Amino acid sequence: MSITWKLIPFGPTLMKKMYQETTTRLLSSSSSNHHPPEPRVYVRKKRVKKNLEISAEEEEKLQPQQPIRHQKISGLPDIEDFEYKKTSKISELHPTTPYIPVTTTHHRSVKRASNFAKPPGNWAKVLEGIRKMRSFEDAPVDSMGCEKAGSSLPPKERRFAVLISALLSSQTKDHVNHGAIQRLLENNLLTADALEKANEDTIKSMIYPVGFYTRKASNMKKVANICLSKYDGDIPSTLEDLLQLPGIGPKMAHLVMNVGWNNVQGICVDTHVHRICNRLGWVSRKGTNQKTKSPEETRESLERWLPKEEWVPINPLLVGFGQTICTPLRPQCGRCSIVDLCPSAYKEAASPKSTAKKSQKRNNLS
DNA sequence: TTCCAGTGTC
DNA sequence: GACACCGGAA
Repeated sequence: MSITWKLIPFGPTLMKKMYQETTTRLLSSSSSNHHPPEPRVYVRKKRVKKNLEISAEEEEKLQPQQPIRHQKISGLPDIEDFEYKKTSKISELHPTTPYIPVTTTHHRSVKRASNFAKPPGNWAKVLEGIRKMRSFEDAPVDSMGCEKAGSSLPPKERRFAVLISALLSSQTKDHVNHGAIQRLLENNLLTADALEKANEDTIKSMIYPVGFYTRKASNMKKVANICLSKYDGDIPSTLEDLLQLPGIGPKMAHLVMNVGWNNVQGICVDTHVHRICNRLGWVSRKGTNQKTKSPEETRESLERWLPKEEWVPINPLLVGFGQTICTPLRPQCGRCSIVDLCPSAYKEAASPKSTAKKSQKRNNLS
């Protein structure tokens, strides 16, 4: 079988495209337990408006295609006091996104479900500021690209390739992964069948020098085995099942759900998203004002308020920002255009705690 | 020498 | 929460 693999550079242009695709996808889907209320409010609003402009007869005809209209979704209360006349403004801050629920009208007219949190003030302004900074400067995430499998692959093979790519790319520089994936592909080792049969040392040599290649080679074989025996060579289609695979944690599981199945189940939170959201004061431990302790906690906190159309693009946006300006050590607040909106601006310690701790440990040992 | 970065294990 | 896993860049 001849398959081609292509890595797509992930830059501002692709990000724009992803915005549009994600938005289209979200508007056309109505299933998820994690929707913050805003996008759905817009859907209802749009339908109401549309229906007013057409005749009753036409509306009757449209009924079967309008499943969202009277649907109560995932605990969002029915909107009794909803006023469609106060039409939502299309945000000037988001030229690439058809709708962003930033107007106060939404908040006043909608009863919020208790498990949704109030968005932090200025979040849209902050995101737009970061987006602007990102458009001026390339970050490693832009040129290296995340694992976007070639569109010419059949769906099942493509999904498996996405899974393996995710497995390899965690904890590693992306250009290294690129090489590893290419070698696997050239040797026809990018299917569950081939991987399961392949020698572990062969796999090891193919993926070297990807980070933690020994463990990953062993995980790849295990994953291939599970995919073959339980999923007929395909990959698991739910978050829970993906998490059962060795070497697949929350971050990669969300990524695979999104890229592999085109199904946004949650925000892909890595160390950059985790760090920056905490610096911005966007997330907190449930019921407190304390910072979140883990990326998982950050994901849950963020999902309580961030509109779903931002769930996908926020990762490349913040990763790039975190690689260039809002770095873990010595963040470059002097170069940041949103310092006025950032509660942590210029507040990070000059010498990181971890280093101090390690030095102390070394001194104690010697 | 330190740091990167997500997962797994204790 | 601490630490191991990896090679390589800074």
